[in-house]
Order: sequence, then C-alpha cells, then structure tokens
Amino acid sequence: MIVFLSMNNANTCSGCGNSSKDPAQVTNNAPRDPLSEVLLRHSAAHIMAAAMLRLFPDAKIDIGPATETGFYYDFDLEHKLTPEDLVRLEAEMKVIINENQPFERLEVSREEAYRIFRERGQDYKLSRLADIPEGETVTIYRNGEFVDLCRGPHVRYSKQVKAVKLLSIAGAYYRGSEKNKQLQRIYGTAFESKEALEAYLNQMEEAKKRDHRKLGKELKLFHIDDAVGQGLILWAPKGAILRTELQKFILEELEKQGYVQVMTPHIGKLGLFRTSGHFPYYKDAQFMPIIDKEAFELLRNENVSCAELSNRLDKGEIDGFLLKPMNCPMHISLYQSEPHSYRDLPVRMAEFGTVYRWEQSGELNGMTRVRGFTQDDAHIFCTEDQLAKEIQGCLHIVNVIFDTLHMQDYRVRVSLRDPNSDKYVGRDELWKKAEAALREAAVKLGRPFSEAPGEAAFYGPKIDFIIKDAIGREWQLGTVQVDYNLPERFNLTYIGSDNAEHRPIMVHRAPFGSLERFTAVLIEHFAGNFPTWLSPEQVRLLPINDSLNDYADTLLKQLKTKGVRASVDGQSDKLGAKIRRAELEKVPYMLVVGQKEQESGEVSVRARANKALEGNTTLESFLEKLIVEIKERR
RNA sequence: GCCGGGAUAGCUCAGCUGGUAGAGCAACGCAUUCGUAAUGCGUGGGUCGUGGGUUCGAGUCCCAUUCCCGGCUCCA
Repeated sequence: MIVFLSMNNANTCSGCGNSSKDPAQVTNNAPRDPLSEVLLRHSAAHIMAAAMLRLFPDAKIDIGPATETGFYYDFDLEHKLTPEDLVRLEAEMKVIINENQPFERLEVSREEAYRIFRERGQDYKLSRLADIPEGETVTIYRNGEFVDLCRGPHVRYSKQVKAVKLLSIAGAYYRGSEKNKQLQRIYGTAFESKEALEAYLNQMEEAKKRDHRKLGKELKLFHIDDAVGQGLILWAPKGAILRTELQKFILEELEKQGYVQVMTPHIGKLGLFRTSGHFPYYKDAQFMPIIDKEAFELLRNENVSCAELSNRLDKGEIDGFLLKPMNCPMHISLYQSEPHSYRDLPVRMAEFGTVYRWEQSGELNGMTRVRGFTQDDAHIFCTEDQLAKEIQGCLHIVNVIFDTLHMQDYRVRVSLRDPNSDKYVGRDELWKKAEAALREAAVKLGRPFSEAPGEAAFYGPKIDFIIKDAIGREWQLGTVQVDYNLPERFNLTYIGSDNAEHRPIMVHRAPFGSLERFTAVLIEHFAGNFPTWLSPEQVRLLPINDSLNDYADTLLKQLKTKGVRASVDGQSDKLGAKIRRAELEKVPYMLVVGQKEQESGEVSVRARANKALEGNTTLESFLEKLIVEIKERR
C-alpha cells in the first residue's frame, strides 16, 4: 500500500547526487515567482536541521524531504523531543532565516563527502552516501554552518522561507524498517507568506470538522465502546439506516449483473483455513483460534503449555474454529457443494460478509481501520475466456457507485507482478492475460490510473480504488483481485465442453471494500450532509406552536405511508430553535407548518444548508418530487 | 507492536507552581406558544480512565496499566 507521506520516495536528501544540471544553472534557476513549495519546504527542512544542531549538537541527522503538504526531518538524539522543544526549534529557525544564509551547492568528490560527514560525526549521512551509485556526482548543500548531503535544489537565501511552522513529533524507523532503530521525526510546513500558512492551518481546522469520528458521534451514526472492544463498530440506529440504504443500493446493482446472494457463518473450522492457506500463514493478523470444549478438556488433562498448544495448532494436530479473516473459503465450499458445468459459469456469489482481523492496536482508526468489518464481498468463478468481461463488470459497478455518490476524487491503481520475483503462483501466460485484462478494464473505466509493478498479491494481479480522508490520509476502498491460488488449493473444477475437468479462475471483488471504511469516507465526503436517499432522517416537520402538533402528526403519517423517514419536532420551542436543531442534525428537508399552512393545506419547504425557502406547496406535490429524488438516489 | 501527546459531567472544555471540582451546551422541571439557525428561570448529574505509591492532604507529583489522538511499521 502506498502510504501518505511515504518516506521511501525519491525526493529525499539521501537520494542526492544524480542531478545533471551544473551548479551555476541550478543557482540561476532557483525559482523566484512563484517559489516552488517543494523547494521552500525542502529548504525549511535544512533550516530545521541546522536549528536542531544548534540546540542539540549531538543530534545525528538522517533525511529530510519535502512532503505533499510540508516537510520532515529525522533525527537520532538522546534527548526525547517534547512539544516545548518545537517552540524553541521554531524560534531558532526564525533566527537562521533572518540571518539570510545563502544556500550553496557544492559538487564534491566522494572522498571529500566522506571526510566532511565523518568529521561532523554524521554516521547516517555516511550510510546514505554509500547508497549513491558509483559514478554519480555527489552534491552537498551548505547554508551557514550547516552542511547536508543533498541533491537539491534549494532556495537561494534562507529569508525566502517566509512562514514556517513545526507541527508534530513522531517516531519513524530508520530506513522504514521496524527492525531498525526508531528515530525522532519532526513534521512541519512552510509557505511563501504568513497568509498562505494561516490559510493552510485554517483549512486543516476546517477539514477536522468533517472527520468521521467527530461527525459519527455528533450525528449518532456509530459508537466504539471500550467495553465491547477496540476496533469493533457498533452501528447506531441512524448509522444502520445509512448502511442499510447502501446495501440496498448495491444489491440492486448486483441483481442487474446476475449475482446470487449467499450467507455464511462468522466462524469456520481451522482446517478450512489451513487449506486456504490463511492459517497459520497469516496467523499474526488473526484472532486466536477457538478450541472446542472436548479438545480443550483433553489438553487440560495433559497439562499442555501455551507454547505447545500454539505449536500443535500450527501443525494441525489440534482442530478448532477461526473467526473468518476472509469470506472466500466459505464461498468456495458452496461452489464445491455441487458439480459445475462450463454452462454454469460464471458463478457470481455475493455476500455482505463480516470478517475479523487482528490489526495492530496502533493502527486502529475510527471506522477506517477496524478489527471486524463487513465487506460487500463477492467471488466470481469463471473460465479464462470469461475473465476480461467479468473484470469489466466489476469495474462497472465501481463506476456506478462512485457516480451515484458524486465521488470523483479517487485514485485507481493497477497492481502488477514484480518481473524480478518468483514468489507468484499461476502460469506465466495466465498472469499476462489477467494483467492485460485488468489494464484494459482500467482504460475502459476512463479514469487516470497508475500501474504498480510488484504490488500484486502472490496469487494474482489486482485493481484498487484509493481515496483520501479529511486530513489527507489515503485509504484503499474497493478492490478487484484475480486469484490463481485458491482454485488450486481447493482443487476447484468445472466440466468443460470436452467433458474433461478444468480449473476455474477466481475473482475477489468488493467495490466498497468494507462498509465501515466506505461509510467513514462517505461521512467525510458529504461532511454529514448526506443526499436525501441516504439521510437517516429525510424530512422534519416543524409546527409553529403546540396547537399544530396534531396537524403535523397527520402529515407525518402521510409521509411515513410513502416510506419517507420523517419526524415531528413537537417541543415547546420557537421556530428558530427547531430550525437550528434540524440544521445541526443535517436533515435535508424542513417543513414548517403554521396556521397559514393548516388553512391552505400546504407546507412551507426549507431545504438544508442552503437555507433556501422553496416556497409553499401542497404536501402531495412535495412528496411527489421527494419520492423521485429518493428513488433516483440524487 | 514502536515513538510522542492525551484522558475532568452525556458533549466541548477550564481548573497556575498539591488544600478537597467549575462553565457552556445537552438532560429533567416550571413558565412561555413564538413564522425560518439558540425564550427565560430552576434542578439533577463527576469515586477527575483504572490500580498502586509519595504526602497531613493528590484532578494536580511518581510508577504501572487501559483506551484515545498524531506519526512509524503492518494491512492476505
């Protein structure tokens, strides 16, 4: 998975030295107007590292690239950085900026570079230097007393960094591997002007207001309770309505495409998952197996230790049950429950299947990363020849979903084999065919997509749909994956026209991905202002005073008869208060009923958020339009 | 899991260097019956995440632990 703020991208100080530009040119080309934000931020990173070395001379510096929205620098130092240190560092950075240090680019020999960083005790830089391929030019950048191994380019003078702010401290493993030492990383951001920085910070504040965790609580959509467990979602009544509507929506689409619905249990015997390979291979990411009572009694009588128990479970000497980490083995069992002719294929088996995975505690996040979630899952069993068309069908559904929900800001990634690896199962020609089919389907989708060689699963290539959350983190939603592995492991077959057994290909696909994560993204996408068809409450009747409550109730009945989700605000409040309440709860339509309306048999329509008074109309004509709006999912 | 920060009423938050807990909103009660984003008054509500410790005394200091937040790592 490509992670936001990836530290492995090429734009780091460490990857320096391959610039083909001559120094003079770079210096002359240092942009003036507008100043590239990347340049600015990368320079700010150097300034921060310089400030760090002034305050903590023993600090060892690693790398400090610009990111999409700012920059960071990784340090190794004894002192544990605190938020107060950020204030001091920021102050020192301002001193450096005001010194108006020129940024100087120097081409040096490899030996010279080694000498410079060895003298300064910068071991990490020596290691990074060793990464630079022989024959490439080594460049360093100097500003004031600070020297960094760096490809550049940079601003010309430190004063060009006009607005800078340090944001947070984080741990980051050296070279991105948890086997290495954890360094201290400081994140910050820089802009051309104080105004631009302010604007960015305000924008971040605004973005936080649509955080699904905040809105989920405010709008009573879901709840996570310590007493239930980390990463386990309780869908509150309003959230459940939202989810039910999403499920109805997708069921309709699946119906159109010839899917059949199935339902399978939440647990299954360990043996099933041994066959599929999920156990014990992915044991670390699963809940512990459940041992049946008789087996447990026997083990207890034998005084078996935990280690021994674990060992025997792994080896398959003890059976038990597993909370399913995936639905596929269950669907495969259904497929296998009867013989299949090529005439039956493709079999498209769908289920809103709830799966459980043991995510690391530090990775849990609201509804986006959880330990139990429901996939809008389906498995397609098809022949080689049918594969391309089936993949296109899958992408079509994804397209319908994103269109209907007005979500166009997503990224498509086609994950392919790493040509230099042999970890993959499945015949070479099949892979080529599947990769071509995925690519072709992606092209037909008509959206820009990227290809990611080496990102494919060992069992087949895939397409993923990736979207950003309110604060810029990327999450994978839908996925379409070709699988050559499971049909093999389960020995799946169908009888071909030649009356011989053949191996079907499997496609795993989940256009939403998980309902939890998708709902989180939806909440943030709409900032809680769901389209009417998804709104937990679609219409609220606002009687002007208590004497109109009964009349409002008769209107409510009419709305409910038509299947509209509505309520009456019968509290003894002024109209303004009722409107405010409905606005805060983001109800799409408010119908004000007063004396006038009762006499004329009309309602006064007020639409959410735009405060538009749509004028008075009869309930019937309002309903007529509303029903169409809901039916068409607008 | 790792690094850093946090946890005070249902929600949002205040409570300085230790002296025995407070506001707004919500809830409840009473009054008010009101025309397009907050009517007024009153009442109840907290073993300050949990468990230890220091102290005459702990929301405040120390240790442990659980959970949350931001990163890192991971994500079949």
